[in-house]
Parts: sequence; structure tokens; C-alpha cells
Amino acid sequence: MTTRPARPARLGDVASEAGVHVSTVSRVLNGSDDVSVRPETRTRILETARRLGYRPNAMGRGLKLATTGSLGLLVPSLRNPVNSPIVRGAFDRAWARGFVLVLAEDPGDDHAAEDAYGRLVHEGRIDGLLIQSARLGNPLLDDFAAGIVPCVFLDRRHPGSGRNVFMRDGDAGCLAAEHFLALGHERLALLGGPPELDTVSRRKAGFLERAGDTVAVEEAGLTERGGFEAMTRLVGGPKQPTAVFVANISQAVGALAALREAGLRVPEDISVLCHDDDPICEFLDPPLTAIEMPLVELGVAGVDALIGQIEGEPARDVVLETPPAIVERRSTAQAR
Amino acid sequence: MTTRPARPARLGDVASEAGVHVSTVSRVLNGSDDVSVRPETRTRILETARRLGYRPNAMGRGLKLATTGSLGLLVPSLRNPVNSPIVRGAFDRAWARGFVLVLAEDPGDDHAAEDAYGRLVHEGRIDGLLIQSARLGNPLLDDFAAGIVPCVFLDRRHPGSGRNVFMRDGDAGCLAAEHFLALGHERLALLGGPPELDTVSRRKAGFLERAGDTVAVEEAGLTERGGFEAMTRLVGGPKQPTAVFVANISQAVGALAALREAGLRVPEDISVLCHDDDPICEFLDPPLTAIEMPLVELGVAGVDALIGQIEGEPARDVVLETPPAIVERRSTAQAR
DNA sequence: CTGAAAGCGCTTACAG
DNA sequence: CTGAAAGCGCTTACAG
Repeated sequence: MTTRPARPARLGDVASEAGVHVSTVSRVLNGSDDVSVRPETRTRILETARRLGYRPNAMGRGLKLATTGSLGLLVPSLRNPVNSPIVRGAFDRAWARGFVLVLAEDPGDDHAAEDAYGRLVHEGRIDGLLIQSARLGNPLLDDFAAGIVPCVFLDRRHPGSGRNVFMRDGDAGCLAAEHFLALGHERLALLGGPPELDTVSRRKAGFLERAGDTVAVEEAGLTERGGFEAMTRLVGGPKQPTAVFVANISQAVGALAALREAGLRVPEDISVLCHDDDPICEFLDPPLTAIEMPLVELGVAGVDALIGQIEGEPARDVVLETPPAIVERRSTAQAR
Repeated sequence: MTTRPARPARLGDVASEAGVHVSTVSRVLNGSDDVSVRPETRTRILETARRLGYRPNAMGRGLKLATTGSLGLLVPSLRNPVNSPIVRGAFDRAWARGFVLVLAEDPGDDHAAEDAYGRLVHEGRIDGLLIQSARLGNPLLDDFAAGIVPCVFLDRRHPGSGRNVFMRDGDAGCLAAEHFLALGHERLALLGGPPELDTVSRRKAGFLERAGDTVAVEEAGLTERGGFEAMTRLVGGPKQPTAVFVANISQAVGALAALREAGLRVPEDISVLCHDDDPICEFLDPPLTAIEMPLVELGVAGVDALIGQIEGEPARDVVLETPPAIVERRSTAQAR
């Protein structure tokens, strides 16, 4: 490893070392191969740049090009576990395509969202925004949807924006219902998430479509406590279900606790199916049957769509082709 | 809400609207109160800037000031659950102090780390780096430790760097041992994490110091499977422990599964104490007694230390004062 | 009290 | 084939 100089090399350093003008260096460094420079000059410049470890300064370049090489990632709340596979997919793809990811949090209140907008978009820190937030009805989102800045709504649709990247959540709901029906269950229940979440409501719609409207529904926050309380209500009801579809893994852990407390056995007394597969599912009691969604792929697709917009392609909705899949473990069984 | 113009206002826009020179605008906008301008001019400028929703362009400002207003956050791997309270603390504090957080992943191999260095530091995208990564022995880290760029090692010490911000992990180990000892346990075990992690090894040292060297030790990755396998080894050993201190919540879930499979009851047959409290602990079977660490505070302190360096203060180690605390639930009990 | 100039590091027409 | 200039948006001595 060469010793690193105190100050990173500038274009001017490369130019003087190579005995040419900065503009020439700039041209060979990021011009296409067809820029006319004498081959030996080109070689000399390339070699010098490499030797000095030259990298263009992002500020200088950005100022000139009105481009940052950064993408903003607006997540709902760092308080809730960020859906890490999505972030990972997005991060990896962005990095691979030469972009860096800037974190922002949508803290709920409009004032703060306004602030995030200002800091990122308005100060010119990013080229585009990945919005995983999107409480429906936030006026700020309408601005984004209108296309002020390249943006995509990730895992949430903003109706009419034409910038939505999402999964087949409706199909996940159908799949869950079909799984239960195939096992002979007749009293199904849905332990759903907050209905204002787009994914949650599409999943619900899919589930109800297949399962019919006799399904018992309880909705709660996507937390252990939410799952615990909703499940307690569900089994305390008049028509106790024999199979329940739970909105996420946190809820499922809480739901399992509620069932334990109610003295109900899984899957003997009640089958539990969890949305989103996770390593933890395998180690719960009993190991949870789950629906696996293409989360990493979603992050990747979101970034690709965003960069597409940045490069001038027209915005469009994209729904991932990869279908939801059941990962069978031991928490669901034949009705008896 | 005012209609947002297509192009954000520039300094020049404010200047011409207010009928003054850009330099004057700049001076009143970020000069201290004592810059000499006629009060009415100042008011007019302030008013115009507000009306146009002016925010300084980060590139222009950054280029001039050699400052970005961004902090890099180098996390071990997005594959493992990022320690979200730490990130949250860091994010909130950075945001509050006017900095934005840029995500980077230390993907393990040196080549890629070099790449992260180049993209963030070398291209001048950040003012400083929060390193939560730090596989000991990565040569890149020595560069950082040498102070090429402001940086702090967060929740990991880089020996001799004088830039470490960390918690009282040794005390957490002691506390765990004391908890078990106070309950009358004599056959203690440690289900530890990878020993190359600084936190893990300090915790281990603290635990062994109090518990004596008869402690059974198994080390494993910080995953459910790691916990499962290590716990299986532990209870299969010659001298079965009656109390075990587990390195993190993922391991604990796996460990509980292993105990179930071995037919051991918690806490009747064996007490389990989990490092790092988490909402999930309350809903496991049995609810897990845990050690709560000041994770959010750690993120906050890391950012404060980093900004301190950026502002020219000498770097120094800081260890959080907040002590580890036991959150008692039902997985630990009197020895019998 | 305010303006004009220089310059941060780059890229891109435009000359030559 | 290569150089010189202008300009992206800002800030900061320096004049006046």
C-alpha cells in the first residue's frame, strides 16, 4: 500500500505531474474512449492519476454537473426495525452503480418531514429519493409524486404517482388463505397491521378475497405487543379461529405469547402463518411457517428505478415478478 | 404551504430580490450577529430569504468551505441486524447538529473497504467517519486511527487510536456474574460471541473476573443458529451449567430452542441471562431477564465526539458513564 | 455599511 | 491534439 498523502490529489496535481493542462486530464479521465488525445499522453495521464490515487472531488464535480452521486433513503422510523433486507438490497445496488446512500428519517410530523426535504433535496445533497415512508396524505409526498425530484415510493404506493415499486402483496394474502384452505381450515383469522399501510391493506384484500368475508379480523401495530393484544382479542372472541395469518414477525412473537397464555397449542389448536420469513422463525416454538417475500430484490429494483429516472427515463410503476412463497415449518397443520 | 418553484432559490436570487450584492446576503445569513449591516438591510435580506425558501446549496458551500455537513457511518454488515438503537442515536444527534448521515458497509474484504474509504473520504463526501466496523487488524483502520480524517471507533476500540467511544462492557460481564452468584448459582457458563469483537471480549473478561475460571465457555456467531449450537454443546458437556450468560438476543432465541430440545426448563433447570435488552425479550418463553445497555446514548456520544474532532478539539477516548442494568424477568431464578 | 474579486475543484464548449 | 476560459454556488478577505 502506497503511503497516503495528507491531502488527496487534485486534478491540478495530476495535470502538473503529467505535464498537461487540467482540461486534458479531465477529458481523458471521464471522456469516452473516442476523445482525441495522443495515445502516449493518454497513457501518461492515466498512469499519473493511478499513481497519485486521484479521485475526483465530489463537491467540485457535483457543483459543475449539478449532480451528487447520492441517493436519499427516507425510512419510516429508525425506531422500528428498518426492514433490513430492503435496505441491504438498496444499499448494495446503489453502491455497485456508483451511488452513495444518505439516510433520512420521516419522523411522522409534517414539520420534520419538511425539514428532511429541505436538508436533502433543497440543499442539493441528493439526486433522487427512495421513499419507504409514506404515511398516506402527507402533503409533502404529493410534491414528490409530482416529480419535483426523481423519486420512487418503495414498498408503498402513492396512488397516481407512477413511481411505485412494490411486491405482490395481494398474492401473499391469497397464498396465505389458500394454504389454510388446503389444510381444511374453515375459521380463518387475520391479525393485520395498521390499515393505512399500503402493503398491509393489499395483503388483507388478497386474504379476504380468497378466504371469504367470514374471516375474523384484528388490526394492530407491527410490534410484539400489538401481536399479543390482537391475538388475545382474537381467541377471546365468540368464534375462535383455527388458523391465523399474522402481519409480521414481531407480531407473531407476541401472538405466540398470547396463545401460550391462553393455553392454546400451535398448531394442534390453532395454525399460525407469519408474513415475511426471517431467520428467527426457525427457532421459535414451534418453528413458524412463513411467507417469504423478495425483499432484497425490492431494494434493488427501487434503486434501479430511481437511477432510471435520474438518467432521464420516464417514471413508471414496477411490481416485482417474484411471487410470494410459503416456507413450511411446524406452526401450521391440517384442521381437525 | 407556498408553491415550490421548480428550481430552488440561489444566493443570487435572494440578492437581486433584496437589491443587494450576494456577498452581503451571505454575510447576514451566516455571519454572527455582529456583522455590520444596516438593520433595515438585514431585515430585508432575512425576509427575502425566508420568502424564497432559500437554503444554501451544499455543493457550493462545501466546495468553498471544504466541508460537507455529512458524516459517514461504517457499519459491519447490513446483513446482520445493524444495532438499530445505536444507529438511531447517532442519526438523531447528527441530524440535530446539522449533519446528514451517509451509509457505508464494511463488507469484510480489504479491497472493498479500500473502496469505501475512497468513495467517502477520498472523494471528499464526508467530514468524518463513525466506524462501527473494525475487524481488528484491517490496515485501513490504522490509517483512520492515525487521524487522516476525523473518526471515532464506535462500540469497538482500536487500541492506541485515542478515538474510542464505548460502553462499560466489562461491567456488564461483572453484573451478569454477580446476578447469578447472588442467586446462588455455582456452575456458570458463558455463551459468548466471536472473541475478536472488542465488546464481546471485554464482557467475557468481566464475567470471568467475577465468576472465576471454572466457568464453561462456548463461543459462537451472534445468530440464532450460533446460539442454538453453542447451547447444545454447553448442556451436552460433562458439567452442565445451571446459569448461562448469552451474548445477544439472536443467540438467546437459538439458545432457548436448544434448551427446549434438550428437555431443560428455564429457569427451573437453567437460568438464562441475555445481553442487551430488547422489546422481544418480554414475549419469549419464558420472558428473558436481560442486561440493558445505553445504546442510544452510545450513538449520541459517538457523534458528539466526532463533531468535536471536526471542530478541532483533540481526539480522546470516551467511555459512557451510564452503567449496565439488569432488567429482571422470568428466565433467571434462585439455584436449587 | 456594502460591493467587487478571487477561488474552492471540477467540466465543457471554444479556440488554436 | 491540447490549452485557456468560463462558470457551477458559495464565502471571505479586501476596498471603498
